[in-house]
Amino acid sequence: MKVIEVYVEHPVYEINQTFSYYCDFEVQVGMRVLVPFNHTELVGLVHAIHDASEASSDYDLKSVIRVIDEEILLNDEIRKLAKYMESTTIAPYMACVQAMLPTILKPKTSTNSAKMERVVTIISEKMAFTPKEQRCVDYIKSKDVCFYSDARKEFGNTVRQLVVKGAASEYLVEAKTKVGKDYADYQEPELSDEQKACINKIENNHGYRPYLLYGVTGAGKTEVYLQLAKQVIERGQSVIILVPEIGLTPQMVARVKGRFHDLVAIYHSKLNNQEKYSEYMRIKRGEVKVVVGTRSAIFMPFDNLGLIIVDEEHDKSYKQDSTPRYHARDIALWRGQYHNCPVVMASATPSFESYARASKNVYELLTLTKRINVRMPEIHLVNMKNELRRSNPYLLSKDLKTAMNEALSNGEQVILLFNRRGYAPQMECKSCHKVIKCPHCDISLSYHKEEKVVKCHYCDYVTPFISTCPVCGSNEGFNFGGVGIQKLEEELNRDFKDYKVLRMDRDTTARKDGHEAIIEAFGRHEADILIGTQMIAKGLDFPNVTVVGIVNADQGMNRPDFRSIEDTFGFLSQASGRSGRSSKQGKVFIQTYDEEHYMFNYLKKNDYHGFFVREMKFRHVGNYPPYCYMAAITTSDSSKEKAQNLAYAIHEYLLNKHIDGKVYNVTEETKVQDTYRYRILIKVKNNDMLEGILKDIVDEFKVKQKVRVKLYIDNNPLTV
DNA sequence: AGCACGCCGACT
DNA sequence: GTCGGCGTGCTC
Repeated sequence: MKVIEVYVEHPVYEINQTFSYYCDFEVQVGMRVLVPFNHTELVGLVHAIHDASEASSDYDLKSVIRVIDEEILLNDEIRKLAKYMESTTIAPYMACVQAMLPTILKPKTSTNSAKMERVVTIISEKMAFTPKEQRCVDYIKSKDVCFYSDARKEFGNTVRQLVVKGAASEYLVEAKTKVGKDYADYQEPELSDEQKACINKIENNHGYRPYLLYGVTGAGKTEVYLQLAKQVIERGQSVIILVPEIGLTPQMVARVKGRFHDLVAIYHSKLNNQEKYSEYMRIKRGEVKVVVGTRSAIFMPFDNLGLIIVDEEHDKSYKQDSTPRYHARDIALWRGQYHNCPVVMASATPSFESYARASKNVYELLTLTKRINVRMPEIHLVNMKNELRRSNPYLLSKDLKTAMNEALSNGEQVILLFNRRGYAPQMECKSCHKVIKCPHCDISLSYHKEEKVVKCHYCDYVTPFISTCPVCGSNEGFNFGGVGIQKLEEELNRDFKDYKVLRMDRDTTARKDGHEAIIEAFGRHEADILIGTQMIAKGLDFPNVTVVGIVNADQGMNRPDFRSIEDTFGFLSQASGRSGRSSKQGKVFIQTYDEEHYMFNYLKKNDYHGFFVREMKFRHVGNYPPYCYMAAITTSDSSKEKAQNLAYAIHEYLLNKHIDGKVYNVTEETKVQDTYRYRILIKVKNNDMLEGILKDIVDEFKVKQKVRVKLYIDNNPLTV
């Protein structure tokens, strides 16, 4: 008789502990078991096993009902990693485990199960067969695995007869699910000296080492990954390649699959449960050597990693915005250390955190500064104040229009970025002058002219547009305030009548594969002008695009966030990189009302390093990351008072602790979906101390005081 | 998180 | 009288 310690399935703080049970079955640490738990039965995860004789307990132990897994689901690495996540993200252990597994394998009492398929085999031929039966027997024998449905298609009910006769038997196997399509061979191009140097450095340095690959867009980072991956695979090891959002980087998938074909798995959040499970299992069984995927792909169960690549490492989508709030880059570094292999983080505009570490030699800095066969695009700043003086009240400046006309008449294409959905972000009643607000959020509703609806961009509330004011009932109509991308589209359709415009935003990509459809259509030159929100700034590679316009560059700069300038610099660099990706010289037009801003000088010179040095001075003076560690504590509830009270209680608790750092005042966040939120930021010098403080808050308020108001902790938030 | 227990309001 | 609202407590 054994006594086992298990975590139960609840990913909640209140139950973030092990429970002990008697167990008569063969069981190993890392397997799932079914256990009785407070009136119900739950799935638990075995965390430790003791001999009953040496285990002493204050409780009357219950017994395990049955063991679920035949093999260990969570190996030593995965369990250690979950513990690391638990301590850094201050999330319950079970939440960490669940984030690492595909839904079908999660320790959850749910109906999820792998898709099965019927298979027939011949078990006896010691009997007489009719000619048709004989052909059917031969058919089944000719296949490694013969699916019942295939045999039935060929021989109809004869298959059933063989089973009844006792000649054949059928059983179920897990269905094989094919994910993604095949790609044509992607040939190895000639490498530049810079690329060769990068590859050599990383290859000659075995063992754990983090690299920051700073490479301008178009310098051939992908080929560096592929060459490194090739070496790793030849050594019999595996590779994880992380990309920000797979929908936006079909080109990356095409290249990796085109080089390594069947050895590649694809893993991202748009796959359904069965597809995720299938890819996960291919990796676990060792059928695959490379995975290309988004954030969650960092958890793929390779047992012999030789390389981890984090492409566009500055991208915010690597941070999960729900519990556990982990950063895939941190997990990559942890796994790199565990497997003793290099971790390559790459970007044209690295996060300040990473670049600062590279400057201090914590990471090794590698650089790719030259675009292959192509010059960097020319960057033109357009002062929109002058446009107003020139009485040009339109969204597009004269300079940009001139450049567009020139490019378009040469048969080239244009991309315009405008970061606001809808037609107008605000509607004001002409009679009562009230701005129309979302009934569930504290935010004004946006008018979407195309769909003839009014939408809330926070909670996705949608209602048909009517000319009656919901506040005063007047029929005088509305004044529309501000500008959205649909207005820009209207202006283009008027001023560029002869050219086709394609719009890409959340509203036009809502359908599945909406992204890819638009990208492919533009790639086939079915449209001349592509306009879009932030989502088109990343990764796209259209050789025929020579003009890129950022219609309102100021949008992101005025956010009250210490990272707003860093983010804008990254966004503008990325967007600029869409221009001139072939032999034609690319041009970029950045329209701004704040031309004097120092950030633009560095951007024009493509001087990331200079920008970094300058911006870091502000971080130093203001004592912001990476000079310190930050965390955000958020309370939320449908009752304003409850959310507020908890926030103030936590604030007071923190003040009384006299921590060596700064505790900001409680701030009220925008109400979203009838939920009130209050937030406290804290900032300290030492990361271990920060984790300790956050853990204390959970222990005090969630566990000890049993507060039922929602309490979220975000260690190192990316937006403040 | 679930689920049961328990204590107060509006109904057959 | 009791059905059911959700505040509170507990889970080996």
